[in-house]
Amino acid sequence: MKYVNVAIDNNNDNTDNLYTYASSLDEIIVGSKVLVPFARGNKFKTGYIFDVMDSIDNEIKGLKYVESIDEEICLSAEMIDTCKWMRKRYLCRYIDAISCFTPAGSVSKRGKKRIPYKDMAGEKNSIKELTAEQESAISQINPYIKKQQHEIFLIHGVTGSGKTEIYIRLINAVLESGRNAIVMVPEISLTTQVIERFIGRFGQDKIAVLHSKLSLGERYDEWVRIRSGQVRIVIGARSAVFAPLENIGIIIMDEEHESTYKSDMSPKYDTLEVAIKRTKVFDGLVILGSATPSVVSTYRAEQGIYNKIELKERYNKMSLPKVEIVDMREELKLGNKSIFSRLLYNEMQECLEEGQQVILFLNRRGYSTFVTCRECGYVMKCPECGISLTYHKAKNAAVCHYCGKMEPLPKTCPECGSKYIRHFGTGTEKVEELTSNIFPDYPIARLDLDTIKLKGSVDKIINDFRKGKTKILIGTQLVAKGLDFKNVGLVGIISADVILNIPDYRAAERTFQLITQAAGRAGRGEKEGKVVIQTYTSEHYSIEAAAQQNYNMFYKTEILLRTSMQYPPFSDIIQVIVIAKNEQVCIEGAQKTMAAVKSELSEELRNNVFEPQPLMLNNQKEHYRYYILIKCPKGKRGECLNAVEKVKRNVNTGKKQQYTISVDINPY
DNA sequence: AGCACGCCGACT
DNA sequence: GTCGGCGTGCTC
Repeated sequence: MKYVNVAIDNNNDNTDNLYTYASSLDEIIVGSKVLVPFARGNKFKTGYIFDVMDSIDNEIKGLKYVESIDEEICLSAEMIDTCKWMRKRYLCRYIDAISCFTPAGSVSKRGKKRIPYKDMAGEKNSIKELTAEQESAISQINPYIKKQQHEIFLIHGVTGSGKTEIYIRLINAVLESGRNAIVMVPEISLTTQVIERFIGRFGQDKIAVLHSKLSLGERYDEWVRIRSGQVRIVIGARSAVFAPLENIGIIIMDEEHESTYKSDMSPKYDTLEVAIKRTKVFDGLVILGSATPSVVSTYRAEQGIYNKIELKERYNKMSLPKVEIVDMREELKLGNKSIFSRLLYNEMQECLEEGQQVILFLNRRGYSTFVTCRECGYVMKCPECGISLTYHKAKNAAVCHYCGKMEPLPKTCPECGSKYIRHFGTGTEKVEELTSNIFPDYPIARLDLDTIKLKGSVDKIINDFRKGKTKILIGTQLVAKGLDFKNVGLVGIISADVILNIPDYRAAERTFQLITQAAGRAGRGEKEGKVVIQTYTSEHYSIEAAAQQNYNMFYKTEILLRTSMQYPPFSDIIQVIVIAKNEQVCIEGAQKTMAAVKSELSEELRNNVFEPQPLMLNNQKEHYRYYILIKCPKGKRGECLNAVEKVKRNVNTGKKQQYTISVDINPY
């Protein structure tokens, strides 16, 4: 006879406990998926075994027996351990963490195996000669693969420095040592190239692909292939970090700075944290690669928590593109009120006449309007939080999305007295329209969230552009992400300020990253590329540094600001979200929640809890949502998490509340 | 959440 | 005397 602790698959906070059952089934182990009788009706519920014990300390009233064990699905002790850790770290339920590790689909009824990318031939590129830098990077990491010692490496390599080839060599070494690998990319739909390259090198049968665009059936079959040990390499988006792989020797996160590595659905996990947690158990490596590493990662590398490797040369000694900044304030003074500066217009004309292609880049968040002066570039900012204020039409005021401070709209610019002060925002559609008016002879395509919703359209838009069918590509973030086009002569950034002024402490970081990444799209062929950045704040350090492609210059300024404002990496930000069907209930709930959190915190931390703010997102489905931010300084994360956990538990499991609470640690 | 239990009013 | 409507509280 054995005793087991079971997490029940019940979609409710009230039953988020481990329940003890007895079992005489021999095969029962930690990770087993079981059927157990539950609650008064003894209806069978699915559950997962978290502990197996030979005896229990004190008697349990009404102890029941495990009914049966599922033969298809069984997790490992390491995965269960990670689930326990996730529940504490992200304040999610056991079962939410479990669902990250388990496939939603089921066995195919036709008995057919559903393998994605089955028909992909694999890019048979010849094995390239390594540069000295690549060679050195590999020889620095290889000893740890041999020693099987947990370490984290940050590879900071300029665009085109050949990071993928390094990944391939490292994986090869890991496979030879008998261990397995996970490779993650931020946006799977744009990286079929990467998959092709890996299939070409390692062969179809060793590789599995995991991401949310697969059908449930495909995902299930891939899961089983991985769990059964047939697969050695898993490639995918962030969900691949939960691949049911044993003996993980390496987890690679390409473009580690990308926001897609942070989950925005429950559980709101951070892929990097999960990767570190899992590799620690296996004494494996985490490799972070980026041309523009996140400020947090660079800081950790400086602190010696990560090992840093720099790649400064581009492959084939391609030169970095020539970057020019256009100050749109000057354009306005000269009477040019259009969205194209004279320089950008001329460069486009020249580039297109030479038969080359143009990418125009702008941020999709046209709706988030900040208040700026077109004459001097002044932007309204919160004096407390240092982030841009957002214009609210209903209140006719500028509001801080962090602390809630409201400022009336000035009639004239407080800096220069100009009356050209107004709120801002241009969409991709408008740019497309204007571009086709000016360049009617050149085919244009648009790549943004609206156009990629149609399945398969991303590949079509990209392929048309690659083949040269379209000459001008207008897009959002998507176009900046690692796409490799040979014939792009010019990248134009319509307004760098739109990114800079989104109300987030990472705005400057994102501006630097996006400009640098977008610039990296230019001049990947033989000819030197050109980049034109349009801005109303040309003197801003993130724009200046991006124009010079100087990461250190940006980082040094940014890290000082982060220290003085106590933003990450010097703190963690906890977002407590209150959800209700009725707005008044939501506001009151948020007020009560704030008071409850404050009362759980020590005196010194109470000032770090900010007033409730409305969360305006389109996925609200007739629900109102308000959030409260808590800035918890280094070393105080535990205290803050405990306070929030207690409040959340009281609300979500208490008697019929009109509202519920959800928590996001370091949200985007 | 989901379900049994039980308190209480309504109706044969 | 009994049926059922819904509020309450527990689930190993």
